[in-house]
Amino acid sequence: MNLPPLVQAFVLHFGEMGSRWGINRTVGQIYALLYVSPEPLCADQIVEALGISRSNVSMSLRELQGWDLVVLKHLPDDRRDFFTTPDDVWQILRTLAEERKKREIDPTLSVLREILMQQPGNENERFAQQRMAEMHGLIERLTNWYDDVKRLETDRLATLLSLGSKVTKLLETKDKIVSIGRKKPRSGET
Amino acid sequence: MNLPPLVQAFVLHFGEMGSRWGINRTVGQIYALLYVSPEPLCADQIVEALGISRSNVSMSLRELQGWDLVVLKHLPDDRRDFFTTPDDVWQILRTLAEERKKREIDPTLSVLREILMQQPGNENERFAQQRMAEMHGLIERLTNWYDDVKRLETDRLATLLSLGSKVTKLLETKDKIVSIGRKKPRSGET
DNA sequence: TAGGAGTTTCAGAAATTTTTGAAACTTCAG
DNA sequence: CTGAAGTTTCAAAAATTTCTGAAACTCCTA
Repeated sequence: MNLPPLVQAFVLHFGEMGSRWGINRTVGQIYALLYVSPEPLCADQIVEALGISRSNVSMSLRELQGWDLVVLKHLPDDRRDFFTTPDDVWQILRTLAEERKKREIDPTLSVLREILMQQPGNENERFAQQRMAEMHGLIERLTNWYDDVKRLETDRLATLLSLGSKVTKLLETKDKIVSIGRKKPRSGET
Repeated sequence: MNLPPLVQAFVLHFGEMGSRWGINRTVGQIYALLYVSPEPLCADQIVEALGISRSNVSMSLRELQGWDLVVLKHLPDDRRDFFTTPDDVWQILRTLAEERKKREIDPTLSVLREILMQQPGNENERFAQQRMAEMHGLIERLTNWYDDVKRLETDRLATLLSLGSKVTKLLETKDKIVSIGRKKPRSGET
């Protein structure tokens, strides 16, 4: 591996974390390298920089493309593929969230739905189904929230993030204002 | 494996998903089994139910305890350990989020901070650092949001989830009201 | 359409992770 | 103190994942 020390530290870290993130070391390293490279890189430059086999680079790039984490560029009069990551980190975040949901959540949601359709055969199965229903309910709430929020433009999303828990206070304020507008409703109403 | 079919489907699914979630198959299966069991189970019951070795169960339970995903129970006059999962799915969600943050985010955040302290040696390093700063900024925003929101009581959190993107609209409404209030300070409220 | 530069595929090698059984350890009743 | 019941540890076997080099393929140029 032949990289500026600062970049190397970053690349190695992404390699190590790879396994915890459900991608493999090489994929992590390649992603990190592309992320911090000022120019798009072609496969051979990656081979050179990371000191891994050509075929490994090829497969890993394919994997990254599958995740939509990598963008293909072409230079004029050069038929090699060059790769970068998208510039906008918010866009990267969205992609990552979408892909992880697809791989890590959706299959479970659909298995749960399937199992919940079945008739329980005995008391234990009935209990198990009850638990699965709770899990299903929670996951559905979370994914509904996500599906809603992901449509926001970036600056709105940023606003929502900075607000954080203050949102609930805001909500109370609004309720108060609205209720004043409605002319003194009796307290203790829903 | 000797389980009611409905439970077995659930357990097998968690086993398969395990690798995508960064835990291993056995750990996933044991967790799933405990999650849907009406009573706490001891190690041997798990061996029996899943058909895996005693030692594997022992190590996997230890792992689950490390994640705080499992609760230890004792029956009177029985020195075996019995295990369950917490009842409240929201609590499970919190634990999961906390642990994943600790393992998947925090190390990266601290590596980024460290690298960002260093002096770039050349133009490429400067660029790389710039990119890392963007990543760092985004992750910090997200974790600040998380740290804030995780303190909410469950029903508030649920409210916040149902609101979703409507929050930003709410915010506009409030701004409008406030600005009207400022332009016509007649009604003199804060 | 032959040659060659570049890319992808794939079977097996290498590395890593998971699982096991046997041995060591712990705890407590007798 | 002894032994039995239960639990944990650990080295090695089994399974899985990752990586490689060689061969196959693609596409362009001449």
